Amino acid sequence: MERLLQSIKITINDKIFVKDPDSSELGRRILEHSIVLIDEIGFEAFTFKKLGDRIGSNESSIYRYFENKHKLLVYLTSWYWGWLEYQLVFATNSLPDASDKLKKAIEVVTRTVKEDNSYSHINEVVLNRIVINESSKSFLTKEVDEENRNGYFVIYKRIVERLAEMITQVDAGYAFPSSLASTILEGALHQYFLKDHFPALTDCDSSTSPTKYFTELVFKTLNQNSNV
Amino acid sequence: MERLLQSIKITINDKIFVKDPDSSELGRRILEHSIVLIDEIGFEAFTFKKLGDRIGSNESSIYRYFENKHKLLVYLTSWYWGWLEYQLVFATNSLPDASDKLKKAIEVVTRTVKEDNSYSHINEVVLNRIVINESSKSFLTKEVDEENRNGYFVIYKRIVERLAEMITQVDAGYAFPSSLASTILEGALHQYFLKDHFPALTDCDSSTSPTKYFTELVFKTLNQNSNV
DNA sequence: ATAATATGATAGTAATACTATTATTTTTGC
DNA sequence: GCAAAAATAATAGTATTACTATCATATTAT
Repeated sequence: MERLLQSIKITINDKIFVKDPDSSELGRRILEHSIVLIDEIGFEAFTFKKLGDRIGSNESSIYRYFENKHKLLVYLTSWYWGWLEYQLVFATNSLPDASDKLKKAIEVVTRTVKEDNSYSHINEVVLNRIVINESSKSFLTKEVDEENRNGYFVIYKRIVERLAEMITQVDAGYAFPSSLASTILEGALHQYFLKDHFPALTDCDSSTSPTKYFTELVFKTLNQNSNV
Repeated sequence: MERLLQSIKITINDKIFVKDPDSSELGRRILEHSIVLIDEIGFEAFTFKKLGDRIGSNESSIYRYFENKHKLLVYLTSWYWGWLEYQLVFATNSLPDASDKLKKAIEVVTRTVKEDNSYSHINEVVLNRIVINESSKSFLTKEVDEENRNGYFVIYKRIVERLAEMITQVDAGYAFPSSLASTILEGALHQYFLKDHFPALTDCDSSTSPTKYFTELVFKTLNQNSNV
């Protein structure tokens, strides 16, 4: 699996960037260090000037790759979802049983991220923290509909749709497959956030995982007649 | 109920503001029009200068009420949760049956907001849109732990705790009452957001509500042994 | 070796996010 | 009704942000 992953390029919608950051050394440095810097100081305090200082490069050079920091965030989160989608498909593809497949899928999208050395310039553990803390800001904007029309969120949508489909495969009569799928994906990020900052608002801690919570939630919900 | 609500003052932690905006005419104008303006142009584009122009008042006067726009957002969302908490307690308090109580609670926290004329300067329908679109930004910051220590999010936490307690009253053996409670509250906002911007990612639309989705989800989950 | 391309350096602009000071208006207390 | 206090407005000023434009230099490709 390690070897196979190594050869996969995660393709990001080219409307998100001015120049493909994966096409040059400087571009890859921008990606690598923007992840670290956003994690360190937060998205609000992050600027291209600070990133330029950090990588010993000029602010104006960074603008040649991304129009602004919002687009960079959209790129980074898209890359993350692309990376996760690959894992999702790889891990579930060969499973013949619908329940096994869904269970594995929930595990993949809710588990704690481990380092993956396939992409040397991207630290997936740090990127996962950015997705937890900052990714909502990529779509909670006034421009969301236009950006959605331009395909900025296709990968994310595809993951939710894949999950929803797996849910339907387990229980064709369930009325809310898409809502449940989107709840799992956003909800898992939220449970990780709560674990770190509002531990009283979650039961997830060192001994109980978001994976366990969501797996139980989903399998208790499916294949049951509504008792409400 | 209308009459009773009229007399209730929603109390906000006084560390959030410099001067209580509910104590003066200008303060209330700030609240009223900041809600409208944030809804119109989004939190990123919103500035105290623009708000000052809108209410025919000076930027510097607004700074005497709030240190910055982030604190104003924390105030507005706190007010919203205070308003919702009152409705939650009022609607569920007299119900003797634990399941009825929880069902009503889910309804209150997930339903579409209707105008409430008890607070003349605050439009709850517009404020609800702000909570859906912007409230995550109030806690997705580097300062969240300090602000949490200062009690900025107490009302929100209390609502989640109340919900969690009601869940436990229905099923004392359920292992994730707090996670489920926080999932309902954040998840409902997210489903409303998806309905407006990513309809393919939710099953909630004009004919099916987030209330129905979450009610079914919760009652299917509780009082069942884990089948995972 | 030349041309094309990428990057760097510098400068400049409008807006943001404030702080400080002083003037004016409004409120209140007697 | 008047003085004192409090609130608000007006103005100015600063550092930073979020860019754009231009020109110089370095790197790469033909």
